[in-house]
Amino acid sequence: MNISEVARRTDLPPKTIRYYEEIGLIRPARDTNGYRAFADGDVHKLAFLGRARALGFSIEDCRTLLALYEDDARASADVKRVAQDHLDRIEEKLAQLRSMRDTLTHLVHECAGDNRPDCPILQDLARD
Amino acid sequence: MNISEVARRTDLPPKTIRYYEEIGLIRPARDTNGYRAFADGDVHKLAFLGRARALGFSIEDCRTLLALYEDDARASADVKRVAQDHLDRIEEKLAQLRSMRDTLTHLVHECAGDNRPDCPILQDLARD
DNA sequence: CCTTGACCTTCCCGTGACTGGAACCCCTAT
DNA sequence: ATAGGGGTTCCAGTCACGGGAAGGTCAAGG
Repeated sequence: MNISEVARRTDLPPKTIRYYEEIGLIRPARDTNGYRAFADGDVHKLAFLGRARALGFSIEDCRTLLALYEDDARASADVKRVAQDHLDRIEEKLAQLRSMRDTLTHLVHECAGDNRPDCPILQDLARD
Repeated sequence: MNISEVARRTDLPPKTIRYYEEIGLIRPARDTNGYRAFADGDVHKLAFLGRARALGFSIEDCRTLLALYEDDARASADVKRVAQDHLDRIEEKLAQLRSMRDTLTHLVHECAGDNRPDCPILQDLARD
């Protein structure tokens, strides 16, 4: 299976697939002509990676999760810890973004948005 | 005023202040010895930038906002549009993160987190 | 006068996770 | 023979800095 077919099946760009090989997440075989020859297992791994990335896991987290996935002797506690840590970081990010949003919503609401120069947004940014 | 004093006052790292000069956000004068000599106006601008960055505005947004701030003939509508666009992107990001969080919360809750290998998190990532 | 240590300077590399583009090879059909 | 649509590698750029090296400057103490 060539890369564009795998890209279609996994909904990952070919560039991303090459990148994942470059950093050692997958190791597709090669045809005699140098083309990557993907097996079903490669496609499966890529789909796994795509879903993990869609959940916001970092590449290093993905590497860990993939290793756990392939380790029959894993403890689910190890998987759970990775997910929980990630979840904690997401909660932090959410709190940060909510705070930004609240401030911005307030400021945008206060601003007349007309052709006069007076602007509470700039006033806030320039406050002493 | 030297850079470390400005860093203390604006709560920005010296590296960041140098970077902001490099990309043309500020233009501090120079002493004969080559040291940056910051005026109050520079400090004010840096504080402005620090607050804009804390609200999540990109550097390019900051550049625009600073230009508007210094333009007496600005229209508040221009400021408002920058802020509203940024707010829209934050709302998108929030929705995305909430979605990740909801999925992850569910999965983490389902996972026993013990020393057995069975794990609904991995099952979900590996689903066909 | 010399040294010490805390400043300051520039320059270059690394980050994360790709994306774009150039230059080139391969395969099939006409 | 050529055209096109694959594929390949490699290099540069993204964003907003941070780390660290190599070296100049300044004030205080011996």
